[in-house]
Amino acid sequence: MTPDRQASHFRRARLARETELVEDYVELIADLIDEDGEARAVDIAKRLGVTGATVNKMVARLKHMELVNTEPYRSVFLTDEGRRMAEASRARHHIVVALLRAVGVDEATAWADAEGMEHRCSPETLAAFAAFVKKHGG
Amino acid sequence: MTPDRQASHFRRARLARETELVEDYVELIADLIDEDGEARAVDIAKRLGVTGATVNKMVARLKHMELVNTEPYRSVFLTDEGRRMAEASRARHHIVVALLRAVGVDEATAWADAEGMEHRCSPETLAAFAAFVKKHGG
DNA sequence: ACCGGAAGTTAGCAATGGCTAATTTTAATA
DNA sequence: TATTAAAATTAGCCATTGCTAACTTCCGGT
Repeated sequence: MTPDRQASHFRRARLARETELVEDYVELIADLIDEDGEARAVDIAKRLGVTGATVNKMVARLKHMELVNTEPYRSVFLTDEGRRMAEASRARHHIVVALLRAVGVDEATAWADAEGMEHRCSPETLAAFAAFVKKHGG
Repeated sequence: MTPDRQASHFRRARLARETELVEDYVELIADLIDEDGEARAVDIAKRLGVTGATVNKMVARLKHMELVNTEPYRSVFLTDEGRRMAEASRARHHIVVALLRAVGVDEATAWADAEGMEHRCSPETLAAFAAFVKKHGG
């Protein structure tokens, strides 16, 4: 492997680390909206295991990225763009879980590990996962 | 999924993000030593796509963690502990590549994606991967 | 042996993403 | 309605991991 090619992998990994948190927040906000009708900062904080202050700062960033809408002291809602990202993230999550189940990983572990892996699979790998699951009864 | 259980997943993901870089450095240093007999900062920098200053700072941290030995203006070498980490990391890397190949991912994509995924697989998932690859001709 | 470029080091800055503590706003209940 | 507990906000701190710029050290070719 040439240094350049390897360097590009690591650059991609660094980018993935940066976008990963954003995707986690957006996906979680979508979950909360679907479950509760709204995503309150305190619930986001509970599920992510961080403080409310951290959530507040991150939500401000998501708003700046036009992924969410919020008013002071009010819940967080997704923009169309945010909803698209959440759904894409969710779809990836499900494919990874299905693949893990198909190769013999138990349910609980599959859900736990998919959380981290979903952000690191290229579209090519996800396509291969989907094809494999389809063929080998997912 | 309870908030607590989900929060623990995210906490684990945060920890993984922190140790990931360390493992990448250690594995890369092992590769360079095997290829060239030594790991020079400039080569580490080239392969990771970062500056020499960044490498220097990180190597100081690895030294503090007793994963590497280095003298000023000299190459970087692994301690026994560092060598163990490199080998564990490499083994995980290979299992993930083999699994990806086994479910139909092409060679180049498998290597690229395994780079990120290897840090997010639990021992259970890696064991399942190994078993699957063994059974279905890896 | 020297000298110039390559490599390593150091200092200082910025963005990210955690935290605590203090404050303000909301909303529920007495 | 008045009070109070819960939630949200803000300010300020710290560590991480990147960067550039300036400096020092090393080493290979003349």
